[in-house]
Amino acid sequence: MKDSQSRLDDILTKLRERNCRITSQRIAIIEAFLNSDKHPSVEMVYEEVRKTFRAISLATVYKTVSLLKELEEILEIGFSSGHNRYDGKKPYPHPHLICSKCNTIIEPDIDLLDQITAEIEKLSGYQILSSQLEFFGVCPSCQKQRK
Amino acid sequence: MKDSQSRLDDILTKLRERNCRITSQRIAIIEAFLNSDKHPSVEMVYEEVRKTFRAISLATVYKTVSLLKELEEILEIGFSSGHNRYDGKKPYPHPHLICSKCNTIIEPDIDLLDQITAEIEKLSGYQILSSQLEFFGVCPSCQKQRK
DNA sequence: ATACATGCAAAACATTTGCATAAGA
DNA sequence: TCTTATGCAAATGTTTTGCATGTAT
Repeated sequence: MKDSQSRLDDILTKLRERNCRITSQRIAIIEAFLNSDKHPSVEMVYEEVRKTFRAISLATVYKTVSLLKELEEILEIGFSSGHNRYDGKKPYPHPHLICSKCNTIIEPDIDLLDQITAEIEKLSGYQILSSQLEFFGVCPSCQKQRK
Repeated sequence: MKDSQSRLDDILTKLRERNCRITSQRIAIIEAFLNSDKHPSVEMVYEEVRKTFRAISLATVYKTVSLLKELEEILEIGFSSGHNRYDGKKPYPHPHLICSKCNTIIEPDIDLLDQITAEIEKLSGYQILSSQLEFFGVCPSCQKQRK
């Protein structure tokens, strides 16, 4: 896996190619995604970036998220009821395991998605663009706690 | 797979056990879910039920959806940006293949999810409650059309 | 008779959009 | 300089909630 410095450089290059401007806010938002292993929500990134840019607006974060999704540099982990989360470290489809109590997200060590995707593509005639595989459950730590 | 009449009976029994009332609106909503193979949205069910109950409100449909989810009699197919869809025919986790152009949902013939779930449960120590496996792509029919 | 469900309107929520101002190229 | 980005506020779209009224049991 690429380190976050070279990831950042790649993203900045893509932005330049698109005639997008390299602003300090954008860099801060991108870094927040690249440096977090918490699979942050937009709100979490907003709070993180706000430590440096107190006046930044949520709208700016949303616009950058939408840009990074287009560039395929972050992966959206879709939740049915809002509260989407994002993976900036591995921006390609892979499974997630989400604790229904504490909402922690981890990555189970299973590597079948590519094969399954290829098989479905062949069987169905669909041209598959992306996929989502999410497991919801109770993590060991939350299982110990009553309630 | 159970036919929709016995599914309906089962659901009505569950409702009685919960001291929920059997209203004609509820029956109509449940039947709309059980009889559709289109993986309908709340809006679609609302429009369907409105053919019979012109005054029904969206709120009633939402409340019934929430009830049916609790009873595990419909499966929510989560979309990241609202527009959730529901499967009332097979209300247990199974893969879906969604056309990104026409939004048609079909069910690929792949039966690995249970095994993968069991394996992840064992490896992670999580107690897995549910899962979602969704593939997004372009269906053969939409591939033929330009744009 | 007495819960519980319905329908309406308002609220809540995440997300998007429009626009004047600020700032990168 | 000229175009794109920012921040604010308002708008959007979906889902939820509160409450008076209606209805199943």
